[in-house]
Amino acid sequence: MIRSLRGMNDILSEDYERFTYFLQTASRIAQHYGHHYIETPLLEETALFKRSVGESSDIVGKEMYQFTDKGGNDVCLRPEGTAGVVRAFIQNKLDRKGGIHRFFYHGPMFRYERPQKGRLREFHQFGVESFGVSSVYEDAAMIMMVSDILNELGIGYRLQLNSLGCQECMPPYRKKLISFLQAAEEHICEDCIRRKSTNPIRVLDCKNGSCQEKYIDAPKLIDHLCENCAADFATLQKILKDNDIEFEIDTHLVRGLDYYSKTAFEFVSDNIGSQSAIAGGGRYDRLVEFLDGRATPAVGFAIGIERLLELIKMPEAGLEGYYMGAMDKEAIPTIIKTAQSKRHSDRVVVEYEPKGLKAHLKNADRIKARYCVVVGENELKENTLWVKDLQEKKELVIPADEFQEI
RNA sequence: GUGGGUGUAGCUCAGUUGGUUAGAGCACUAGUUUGUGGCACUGGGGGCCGUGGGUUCGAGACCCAUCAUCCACCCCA
Repeated sequence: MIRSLRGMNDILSEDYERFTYFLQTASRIAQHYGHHYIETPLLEETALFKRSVGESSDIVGKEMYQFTDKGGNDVCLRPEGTAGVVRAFIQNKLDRKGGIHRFFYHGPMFRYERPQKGRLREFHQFGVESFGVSSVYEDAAMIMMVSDILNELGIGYRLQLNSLGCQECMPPYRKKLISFLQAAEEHICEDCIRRKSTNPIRVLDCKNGSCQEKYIDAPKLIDHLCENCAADFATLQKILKDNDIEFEIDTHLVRGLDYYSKTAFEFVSDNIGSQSAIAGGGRYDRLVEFLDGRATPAVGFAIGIERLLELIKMPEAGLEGYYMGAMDKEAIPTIIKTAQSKRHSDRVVVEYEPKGLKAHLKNADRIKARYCVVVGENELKENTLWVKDLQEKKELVIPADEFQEI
């Protein structure tokens, strides 16, 4: 038997219902915030991700589905959505056009990781990006949008917030932290020593208890923000409070992608296993420049759809449409024809084998049909249809040519 | 990449210290009932016991390998 590749799942039946319900809800809300749909290719030049996500990240370092295509191009399946949208933004010269451009997207992402609960090799994200707005109000709008989406779906969460500083305050802080780590080098774990050169801020996040003890006195980024970053961070907190969004400051929150600056946030759930991040995002004011566009402030987020799936509270599904069946072989052509025209307006499922009334009613229940329509000996003779409303538990016999009207 | 758990029917799982023809519940199907659903009862179909090798008179069970899957670390959505 041929199976799907490790970490790549089919989405069907009940999961698919949830999946599309999520997309409908999230898309509608993003549109209410003024965003427009954008679709970018699944396959992009590898350099795009190296330059945006960053060579020091795990994603680029070891998780990309990278290969050489038949034309000799170094390409890979997208591991995240932002890079492609930024590329499209620049390629379509929207950076030169100026103004504000707001997008949302959804689709599969690919990372070559060891699968576990809430972590797949092919997974789906819903993402939102905003270009041309430097105001921290836009950062707040992103967070409120995620909050709206999760609330609408009945999903509980905790919001974690941090500021990563900008090109003015981050580099000096980084230096300070590195020298602190150098001094403590003998007392920290191997992972932290590695992180010191790749992504030093990550060490603050180390799970190792003895490392954590050492880091109590480590310099904190939040104390080293420049005037502008500190003011924006304070404003952001005020906006969220004014709008009844609860949050916690997490000074250890470091997004794993290199392009973030200033606002960083993560929505987490305590009910889905160790992969608890359900949405994450932040500001990336420098990324458009890094990818050869004209400097444009930007902010965005992404939601991991699979991680949400089991948390979504679905609206109760009612009975819908028609089930049609015959009790005699001779009546089959009649129901086929009746069903065919009814399908222009409703869902109709037809049983092709003649069966007893009881079996038909059972089938109708199974597919959650509102009406069960059966043609038997009597109906065939009198050119009528027997119709039972499974919800109201009422039945009636009507002339076949009046069926379209009910 | 590292560590641990699990692979028996469509699904959830039993299967004793190795011993005849591998079981249950749910689901499916037919009947009880030749025109009244969700219930009940009775019958029926379904299994290379993940795969390959080994030990043994004998392996679903023990050993080795391999594959798959799940969970955790790392990291992220």
